[in-house]
Order: sequence, then C-alpha cells, then structure tokens
Amino acid sequence: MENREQLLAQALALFAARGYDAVGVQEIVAAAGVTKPTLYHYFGSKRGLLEALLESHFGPFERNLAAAVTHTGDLPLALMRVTQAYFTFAQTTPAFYRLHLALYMAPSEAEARQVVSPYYLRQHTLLAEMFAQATTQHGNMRGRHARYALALRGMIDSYVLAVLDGYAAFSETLVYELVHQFSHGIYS
Amino acid sequence: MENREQLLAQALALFAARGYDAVGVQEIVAAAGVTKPTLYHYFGSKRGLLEALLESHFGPFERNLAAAVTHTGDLPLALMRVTQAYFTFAQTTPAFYRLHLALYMAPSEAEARQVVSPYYLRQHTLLAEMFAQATTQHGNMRGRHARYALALRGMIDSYVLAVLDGYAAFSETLVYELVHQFSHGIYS
DNA sequence: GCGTTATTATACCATTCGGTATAGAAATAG
DNA sequence: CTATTTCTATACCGAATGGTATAATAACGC
Repeated sequence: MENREQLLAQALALFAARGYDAVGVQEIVAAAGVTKPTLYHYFGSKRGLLEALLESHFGPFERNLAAAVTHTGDLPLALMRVTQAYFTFAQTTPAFYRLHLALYMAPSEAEARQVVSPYYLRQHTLLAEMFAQATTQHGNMRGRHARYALALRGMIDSYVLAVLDGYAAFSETLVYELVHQFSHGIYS
Repeated sequence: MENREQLLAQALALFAARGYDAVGVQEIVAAAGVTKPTLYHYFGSKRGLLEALLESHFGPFERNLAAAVTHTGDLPLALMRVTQAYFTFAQTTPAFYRLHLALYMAPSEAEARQVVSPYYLRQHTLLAEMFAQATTQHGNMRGRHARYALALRGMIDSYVLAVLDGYAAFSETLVYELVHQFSHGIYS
C-alpha cells in the first residue's frame, strides 16, 4: 500500500506544478520509484489516478465544509467558519488547491474538468443552502442564494490564488477582511 | 493571410474546448485546412500560436478596459463600466474567455500560464489604480486597492463562468447586481 | 522578362503518449 | 506445503507528440 500513496503524492506534486495533461504517467511512476503496471494496478488509468487524488483530499474537506455551513442563526459566524475552512484547506495542501482550481477552470469537454465538476457542484450547493437558511433572518436575500454562493466562492478563490502566488499571506486578518468585504461591501 | 486567421480561429475553438495541452498541432492544422509548415511559418511554435491568440483578443480588450477605469470622480459608474466591459468581452468571445480563465488558473510552471500572466497583471494594475484614484473620495479605502481589485475580478470571473456554464444569462440586471453586491455587501 | 521573397505541401525525425501481455515475486489462505 | 491472490517488473504496442529538411509554388518588385 505504500506505493499507492507514493503515486498519489508524486502525482499531486507533478499535476500541481505543470498540469494534468502536461505530465505523463511515465514521469509519475519514475518519481514514485515504481513502474507503470503498479500504477495501472491501483488506479486502472491516468484518469482513475486523478479521481482517487480528488477523493482523498476533497472527501475529508467536504465533511469539514458541511460542518462549517451548519446554520446556528448566526450567518456572520458561519461565513467566518466557511472562509476559514477554505483558507485552512489551501494552507494545508496548497498544491491540491492549485490543482483543483486549474481543473475547474478547464474547458468543460476536458476530461479533467468532468472529474472535478461534481465536487464543485456539491460545495456550491452547501454554500447556497447556508444562505437559504439565513433567509429567515434576512428576508431580502430570497432568490439570491446562488449568486451569493457564487460571489463568496469567487472571492475566496481569488484571495487564495493571490496568496499562493505570493502576493499576500494567510492570516486571521485576511479572513476577517474578506468576510467583512463580502458582507458590507467596499463603502464601510 | 487568410490561413493565418483560420489557424487562430481553429486554435481558439480547440483550445477552449479541450485545453491547450490536450490539443495537438496536427489537429489544429487539419481543422484550418492547411499543413504544419504553414503554422510554423506564421507562429514559429505552438507557444507562439498561443501568444498571437492572446494578443489578438487581449490587446483590444485592454484598451477598452483602460477607457473604462478612467476615473471621473464617480466610482460607482466606473465599476459599472468595468464590469460591463468584462461581460461584453465574455459574451462576444466566450471561447476566449474560457481559455484565458483556464490558462490563468493553470500551474505557474506550466508554459501556458507564463504566457497569460502579463496580461492578467496589467489588468489587475488597471483595476487597482481605479480604486487608488477613488481614495480622494473614500479615504478609508487606503491600502485596500489591491484587495478590492482582487475581489472584483474574482466576482466577475465567478459570475461569467456561471453564465458560460449555463447557470445564468448575461443581462444588464446581472451587471447591476454584481456591482451592487460588490459595493454594499449582502446586507442591503 | 527576372530574381527574390513569402508561402505552402510531402515526407520525415526522434521522442513520448497512455496502456498492456507476460511472467516473476511476494504475501496470504487452506 | 500448496494453492491462490496480490503486487510489480521487463518489454512491448500503435498512435500521437512538437518540430523540420527539402522543395515546389505563388506573389512581388524591377
């Protein structure tokens, strides 16, 4: 089982560095110190390897996210939890965050995109439901859940990418500022 | 010169549909109805083709954007102009918008990313300067120009992607709602 | 007319692509 | 100990990769 994890780890590093399509299986197995049949034994195909990679990281994260969006009547608090969850995720495994961003922005016909799509959709649904539950407190939100989820995710990814590119650093302050900006706009 | 434009058009369609790395030059020249030496005559390399493609679309757009950010003492108006400029761009050439999103989110070591990076940086600078000029009117913005530019771009791309994926439609209303949300947050 | 340059096709290059058939180890079950 | 299953290596597959040497053709200035 150790070879399996080596393959996942090296595949993540290579995919994140140069992209899914640009990295060949030969390069992955060489980095992992094994040969091709080993990879095909565990994952069946290059795509299967990608799917396993996504599941291993997104699986646990989605459970975190599901806990973070749990509404307790305090939307501002939930927003902080959610944003913090994404930031922690990106900080813990920056390579994976980069990879999944690249995969999601990839063309819809690209095979890599089809693999991430379900994960993104589930997360979007979780976020939208958080806003939907807040409707009780903020009646004027009605019908805007999806757009709010969209904008929040867009801001988070935009901020995270800036950090990954070295233009900023992760901090509690950054989380607060993002949430504050999202909540009250730029004129306050 | 007609072959040159055919190559650019077909390359855009293919890159946008399946990704830069996944599309071979053979496929491009076949779609354009020419052969490989023609492509290499005009562009020198696959990367050169990508560079020409980006310049041909981003060049004109950056001039539009530069006009849109021109500050006239009315930041809300400038925000509307900027957002509208991006939406119009995405609506006019959706394939190119998809492609450039994919390229920018690609890993920094990926050759495709290096080609888009300068364009994205210039656009970010233009946006940040717009917010900087608004400091006169809104003193509390000081030091936040970069983050505002980041968040605005993130929201725009997030919205545009949703439209390109068929979850929404371009409209004046959508532009207004985006700008309003960006300006005043979700509690208004 | 001529010489020059720009443009294009045929045919080819070495390398790499994702994937596999065969078979040898290694672990496990009985 | 044997039988079976799991795992891994050698060696290979056809197809496609980005790119090019050679040469024919077309367009051009003169």
